[in-house]
Amino acid sequence: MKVVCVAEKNSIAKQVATILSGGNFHTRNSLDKYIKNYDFRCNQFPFTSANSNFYVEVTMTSVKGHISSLGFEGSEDRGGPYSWGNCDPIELYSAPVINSFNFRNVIQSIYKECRDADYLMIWTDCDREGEYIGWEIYMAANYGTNNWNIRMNTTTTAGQPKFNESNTFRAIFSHLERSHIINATRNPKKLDQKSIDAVSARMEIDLRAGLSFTRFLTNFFQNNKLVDAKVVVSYGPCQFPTLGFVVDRDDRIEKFVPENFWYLEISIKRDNTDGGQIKLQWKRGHLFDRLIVYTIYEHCVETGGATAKVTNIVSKPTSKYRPLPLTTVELQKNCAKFFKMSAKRSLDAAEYLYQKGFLSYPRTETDIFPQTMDLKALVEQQKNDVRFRNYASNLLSEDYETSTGNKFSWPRQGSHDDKAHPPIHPIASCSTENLTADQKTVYEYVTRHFLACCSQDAKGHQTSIEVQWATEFFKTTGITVLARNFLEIYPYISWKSTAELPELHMGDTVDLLDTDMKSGSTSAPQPMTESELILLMDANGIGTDATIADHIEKIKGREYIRPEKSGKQTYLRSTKLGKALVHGFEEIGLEDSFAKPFLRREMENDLKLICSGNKFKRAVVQDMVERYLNYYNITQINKRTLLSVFNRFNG
DNA sequence: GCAAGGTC
Repeated sequence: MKVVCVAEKNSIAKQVATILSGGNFHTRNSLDKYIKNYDFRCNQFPFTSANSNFYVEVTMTSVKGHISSLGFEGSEDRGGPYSWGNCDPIELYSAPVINSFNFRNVIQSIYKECRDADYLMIWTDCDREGEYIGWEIYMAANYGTNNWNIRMNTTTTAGQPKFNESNTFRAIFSHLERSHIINATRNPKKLDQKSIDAVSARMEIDLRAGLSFTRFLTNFFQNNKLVDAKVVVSYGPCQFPTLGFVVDRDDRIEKFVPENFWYLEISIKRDNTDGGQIKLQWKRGHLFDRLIVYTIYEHCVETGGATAKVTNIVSKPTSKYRPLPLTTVELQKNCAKFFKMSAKRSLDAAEYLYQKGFLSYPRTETDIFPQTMDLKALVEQQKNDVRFRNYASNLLSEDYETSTGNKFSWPRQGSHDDKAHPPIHPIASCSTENLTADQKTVYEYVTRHFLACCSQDAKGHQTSIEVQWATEFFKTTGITVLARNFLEIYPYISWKSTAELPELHMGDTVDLLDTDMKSGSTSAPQPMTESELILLMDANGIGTDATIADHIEKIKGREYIRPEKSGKQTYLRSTKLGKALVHGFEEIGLEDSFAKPFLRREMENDLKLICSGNKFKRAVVQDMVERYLNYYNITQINKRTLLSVFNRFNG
């Protein structure tokens, strides 16, 4: 009896094969150089009678991501009826779409391995895209490349497919810990058609909307000589909201008018010995009316004199929390913030380190470590690295006499679990010799982040004092850091003791060394940093952990935005073209759909409803395509507006 | 020459 298992990528296939074979497998090449076949025997599959010691022949192999793509019928060979230039873009809203396989070698390999198999088991990542890739594998196993183009869900091949409901299974796993993988092997489930539908809905909507608007915008801008002949002016349902965030920030900077404000400030003696003083902040913050602040100030001076009364003292322990387990988005945000590294650079470096086996899979949304993972063993690994040796030893030390008290502590749990990958962590300690500067930086950051996750929170003590001067209240807070703990290995953030506060009691009268009415003015927002942009995209559901960096690079490449250095900081600024596009669509009334994240978020929401069985794919696709068609018609009617807005920004 | 999503 033979089982063929197919994972989403070679690294997973290899690791699962290692676990299920106990390391005893034979490696064969496939037709693709990145994909291997791993042959072994295993007695964990439940495809037999009650005999639990029944061994089956297993070939574990993989694909490398998606193996098919959606396109318009007849356009895979150039010159098809729906290729660029051969039809009015509006036809793309009704043109038949077709799912065609690419990666011929990968598909033939799967088909070949499956020829003599009795069972097919899908081991793709347990997320939406993984489910769809599972379906692609199922199609490849049944049809190979014989049926090169397959209309969605309708196959023309006669007869029963070799693999069907009864002999096709899906392994459910979220990480690669041994007992978890064995459990997944013993309890196979079925592919989830709802997730497959959700992905195919996303594909069709993005294809129709993206290609129709891109062709229209490019032709229109080129024909009117707004851009050079070879420049593509693309529209994408992720590109535009991303651009919208940057343009919005630049607009707010441009429109900003500083406003003056006034506030009160008082200071008291730090203690009885030296002359140091502590400033207390007005509880009203600041007010924008000078006369009112002046009146209050006068009143306080007259009735309060030079003394105030202590109205509240709160003294309590406080902590600075260690970071949450590391996700892709957090990695990109922090590398941008701490090291001024673009999202693409940090992900590329992490990708390389993953390929080399130094880091875990770098594309994950999960910020919870599975309880079954042996994190202490991973900390132990870092004793091999001079940079982390002492810290790791201390963390694991059982000897309270010599240790610092910063003991290993199971990481905090976030609230995200993509059910596919654990948080990013170091797998092996790595010598830095053959790494680029970026790779070194990213490895060190991930390791420090991981060790910080496994440490104790920093501990401190916080005292707040509130005093009343006539009618007004003022306060200040002081912090004493008692134990730095995780901060020792995580130098990227600081937490310092503030000046010590005087020892006071409720009801005490204190002398005011100084009272003052001060003024200031509000300042303009800073331009967008890449770190902020990633945060906004993530929070608004624009793109995924794996594609956020791509979208930013894409709109840089289209010259909608451009990086601009200012001192140490690099900002992302919108170009004239970028502003013209956002404001053009704004002026024809499509701002919310095109330059804001709402439409994408709505679609993401619909996809979730498909996954939960509360909406049908057909209804979602129909609805969204109709809406885009409507936007397309509105744009056609108002295209002169796009032109005049462009000229306004480039005049 | 076009989208977004996987992965190399």
